[in-house]
Amino acid sequence: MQDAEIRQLPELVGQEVRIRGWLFNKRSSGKLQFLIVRDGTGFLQAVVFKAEVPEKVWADAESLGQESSFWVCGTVREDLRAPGGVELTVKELGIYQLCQDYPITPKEHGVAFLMDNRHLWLRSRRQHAIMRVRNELCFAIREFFYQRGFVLIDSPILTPAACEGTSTLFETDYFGEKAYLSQSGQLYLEPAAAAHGKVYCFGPTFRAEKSKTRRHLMEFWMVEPEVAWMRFPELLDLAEEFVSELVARVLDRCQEELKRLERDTSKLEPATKRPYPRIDYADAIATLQAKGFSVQFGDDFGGDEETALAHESGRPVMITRYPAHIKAFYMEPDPQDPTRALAVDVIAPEGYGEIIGGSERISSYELLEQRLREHNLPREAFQWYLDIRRYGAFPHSGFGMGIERVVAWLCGLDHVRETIPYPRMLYRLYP
RNA sequence: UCCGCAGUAGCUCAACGGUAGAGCGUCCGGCUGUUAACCGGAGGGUUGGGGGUUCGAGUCCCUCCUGCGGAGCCA
Repeated sequence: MQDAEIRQLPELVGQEVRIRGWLFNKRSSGKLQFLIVRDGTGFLQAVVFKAEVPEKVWADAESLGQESSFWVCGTVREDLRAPGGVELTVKELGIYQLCQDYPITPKEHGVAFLMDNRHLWLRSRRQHAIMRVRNELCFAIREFFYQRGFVLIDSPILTPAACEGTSTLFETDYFGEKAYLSQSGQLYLEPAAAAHGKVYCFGPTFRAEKSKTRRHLMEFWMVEPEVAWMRFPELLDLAEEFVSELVARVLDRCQEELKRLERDTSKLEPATKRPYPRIDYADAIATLQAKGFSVQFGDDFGGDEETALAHESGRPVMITRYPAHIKAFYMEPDPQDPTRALAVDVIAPEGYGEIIGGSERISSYELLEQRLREHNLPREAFQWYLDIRRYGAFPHSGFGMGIERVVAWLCGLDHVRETIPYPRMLYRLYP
């Protein structure tokens, strides 16, 4: 008797196996019980014939409530009537634990209830599929960078000061000193770029903004490459290549999951093709004004504006050269027009919003020092950051991509809260 | 933080100001191929908390709490 995972069963037809898992659902028909078992790798219909098993096996099968844990032994058979095309004829059955009051039933539930039961909700088919897509995306990201010679540099989560000074930070006590949860690894990555050339970080980041929308979490994962000697045009190419490869990879390897999520994959196909439309900020403003938006040159875009800009092509859109004053202090000014920054936002189609923000970084010591003053940032706290412009200054660029928004886009979800196992949201820290 | 909507059985929802109900889940029974199986029965409620109007409040008013949707900010 061999142990098997459900996903392996199509290759094990005719053999006897043991499957361990949880009861997803059960249907019975007098002298016949259909146990739908899930083990994390798939779903299996296990069939118990009353006439062919000992009385105890039949009674044990009858006693199983939803999500009871148990094992079954039996023969794998091909059967077109079974979901998945393969089923198990049960010979033996053993119970690990019975339960009768699993809260998430096969009918509809509200968002609040499901979020309260997030630890159990993860077992459902839909959430299972989403986590698989996230897993594939994260692996693809690491492979993308590894193959191109980038070095993973983990940035710290506890930091002494604001990275960008603008967003609200989570504050904590650090042995009597104030410390903050990191909202970006970028500043720590720039020194590493001087050490390794091409680097990236990938980890959780924290924003204490009281935002309550479908695109925001308090804790989210960000991947941030930083590249020495890279100038703005090459940065745009990198971002474009990055996104298009990731989309193609997920489309290729997560067909089953995307089908389960009822994602219309034809809407993702255009994003696998390069180039992406590149729109100068000034042109974006003009486009929006023509559409009736009341934006002025110098304004940042809201969610509706972003959606309107990305709607056209079905591909992500790259908005470039934002006014410097609405962007972060470390962004390199455009040599053509110093009031503009060499910054780019990549906006996903279908209303999923900004997935990437990036820029060329200021490489001049004097200019960076001036920017720190203009933004009222404490010079002492940034001395180490200034050092990068003091000992071998170099042009460099990078961007950050929020994983959850990308997963939401790929899966076609209407809220990022389903893209991370345990979302941290305004007023929700449990479970 | 602001604007809007909603809290009724474990869950999803009904109920004109007039006897609180259904489906699912649970429990009991029936059915030899079910596909969110089906059929019969049982149990399950301080209608979010507090106050008010009324002969009478789940329903109307005030207030607080909780959740959802959106805005701002951002990835």
